[in-house]
Amino acid sequence: MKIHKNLTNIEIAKLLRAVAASYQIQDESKNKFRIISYSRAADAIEHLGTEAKDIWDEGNLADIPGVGINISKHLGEIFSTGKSKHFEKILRGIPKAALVLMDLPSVGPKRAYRLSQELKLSGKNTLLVLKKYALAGKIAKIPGFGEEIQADILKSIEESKNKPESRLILSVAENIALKIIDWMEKSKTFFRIDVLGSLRRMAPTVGDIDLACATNNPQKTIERFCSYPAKIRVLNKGEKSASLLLSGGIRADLKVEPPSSYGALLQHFTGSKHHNVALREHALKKGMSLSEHGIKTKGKLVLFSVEEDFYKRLGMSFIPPELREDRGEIEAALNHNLPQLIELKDVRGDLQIHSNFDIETSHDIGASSMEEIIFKAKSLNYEYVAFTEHNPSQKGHNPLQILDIIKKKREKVMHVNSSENHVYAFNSLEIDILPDGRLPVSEKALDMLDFALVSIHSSFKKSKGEMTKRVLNALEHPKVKIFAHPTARILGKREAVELDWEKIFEFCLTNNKWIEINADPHRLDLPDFLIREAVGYGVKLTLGTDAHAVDAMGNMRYGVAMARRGWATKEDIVNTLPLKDFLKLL
DNA sequence: GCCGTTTTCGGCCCGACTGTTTTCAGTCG
Repeated sequence: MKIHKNLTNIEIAKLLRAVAASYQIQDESKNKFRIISYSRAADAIEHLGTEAKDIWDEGNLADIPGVGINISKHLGEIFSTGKSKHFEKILRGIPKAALVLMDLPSVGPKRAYRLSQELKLSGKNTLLVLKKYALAGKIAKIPGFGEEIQADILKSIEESKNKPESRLILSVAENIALKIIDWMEKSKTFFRIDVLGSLRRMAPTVGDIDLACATNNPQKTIERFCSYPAKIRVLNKGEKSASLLLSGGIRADLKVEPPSSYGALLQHFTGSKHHNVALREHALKKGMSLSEHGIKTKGKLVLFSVEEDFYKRLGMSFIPPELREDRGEIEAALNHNLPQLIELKDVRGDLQIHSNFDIETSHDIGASSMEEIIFKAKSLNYEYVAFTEHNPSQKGHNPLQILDIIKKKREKVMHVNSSENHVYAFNSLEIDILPDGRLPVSEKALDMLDFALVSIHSSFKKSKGEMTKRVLNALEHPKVKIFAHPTARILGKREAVELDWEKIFEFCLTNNKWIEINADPHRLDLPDFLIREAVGYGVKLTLGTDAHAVDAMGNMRYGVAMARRGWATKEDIVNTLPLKDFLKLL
């Protein structure tokens, strides 16, 4: 474990978990709650959204729920000196090899420690050495271990090689879940099946696939699940749940409950874990104990067939799954002042679509014609769409040629609008923000547009200050209305650019600029925590699919889900406005 | 170690599954 000045949130979480593990190895009974605190602090920092170092730069780490005086002091020491005397001392209690072993499924702090001690693992090539010992039958001989655990560890080492390096993006995970549901539904062993966990919460990325069934025949239902043909193997199988390993190291979990208590299971297995822990702590103070089976009061279990009733019994409004992240939703539900979240049916237009009009761009052009897009928009009950092809490339075109292409596009859009249809087309453009903040199109070309989007497609690594100046400069022109896919992140591939969001939000608010929620499942950008900040500032947002073909226009629901995760209402999103109000605002 | 519409002291979410035991520890979500 290397400690240095610029630890990322992931690294900090790992460090804190190592400290927790070290305490657990030393004397679990003495440190029981300290261990819990450290792993909670690890969770809290891992799920932060903002880098902990930035929070430390600008204020107090102890403001993070789960991080108190002590942990913030130690982390502060790391950020300023690159070291922590206290953590280093604690970590001496845990062998290097044990930290590696803990990443294996079914190996936690205790087993990792025992293995590294009994087998005298040096910390070099740990997994390779462990595999040799396993094959030689040495692990089974350690007291408390046995043949089965040894075999399990061998399997885990093998499977750790094809573990996915990052989490699945939401749309991919949905497809995997749908295939399992298809398989399940061909049997008649249950009343209902649901996708739960982070999939139901519509998290941008998903760790594993969680499913639940309401059934009076749990055994048959679990049998059916475990015989899923595309599985690699069954990880575990009991009376109420089972887990499968799928290809690519993906895990699928199923839980079952009779219909009479299914509402409690829906609540439990939707999570998040942090939401549930907070909910249970709250309930405990009211003398209630919560589980997937129901609510226990004075030892008596009350069942819930419907999830809404579960929250009602706790004196709360129903909390939409997208909000269940322990970010203040429980307090709001108790006070009955949760926001009225935007819904898909509220969306009246798509503000980023790329048609196949040949705009001679250096980026990609769309696959569908403007006519096809209008037809699709009609089927989605939209009143308007914006054609936002990328700007013509600067290479190979002089400004006059660019102007000419844009003129031709305007004529094409006017032609589309002249035909009998009920969807209005805006003539727009997605314009690159050049590294210095200028735009690669002339004033005259901008004047020809109804409005423009600007976005970053190059020079992603600039400093926060430079990047902020660059973006504000690009937003300056009156025809520029929307800052599109603003962090430029690609999930699992490219990190968000660094921006001073306070400055961006303030500029947008005072100059009537809007920030896009890009609904492409690879982007989902603006991220949910920034949506919530923007909403807090009163900044207006837009929804756009960034579709390059008509099929992708259906991705709007992902954008809406992100807006909901950011606590956004209909009023926060400009393209929920009817056409005439949108025009007025424009 | 953290935290506070019963507390600044005294609590701290809850259950399933597995294997190695012979009543429970370890791990996981």
